[in-house]
Amino acid sequence: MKPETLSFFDRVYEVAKLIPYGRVTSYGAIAKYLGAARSARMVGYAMNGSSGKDVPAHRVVNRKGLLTGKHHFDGTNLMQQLLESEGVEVVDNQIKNFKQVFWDPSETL
DNA sequence: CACATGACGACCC
DNA sequence: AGGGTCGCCATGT
Repeated sequence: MKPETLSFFDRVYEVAKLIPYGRVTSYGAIAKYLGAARSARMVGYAMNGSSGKDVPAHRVVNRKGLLTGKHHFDGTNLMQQLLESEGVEVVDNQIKNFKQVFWDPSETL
């Protein structure tokens, strides 16, 4: 493991950590915030390495508010459990009122 | 060392 | 308006 691996990857972690409680954001939003709107894929991939970090990956969903990454968690509906635990309504792996709970990093500016 | 895959999103036809 | 393809960068095989 080379900590020298400075890149979007690490940036994603920092942004993800900034996600407030009871809120969610999308991979593309983070990528765009970093200046790489087309690197949404990297954001999701970065979450893969989020294990062991303080990155609340469960608060990061795709543009549709769909829990696409739930498959990567330990349990099948662990991700949904965490979100609901924070007050986020999730139906059929999709966040309800996504627009309301959606948090944009640009908003923090 | 080179090729294939991956938690998405935008652009092109 | 709908469907298909490319991009992005790092990791794994």
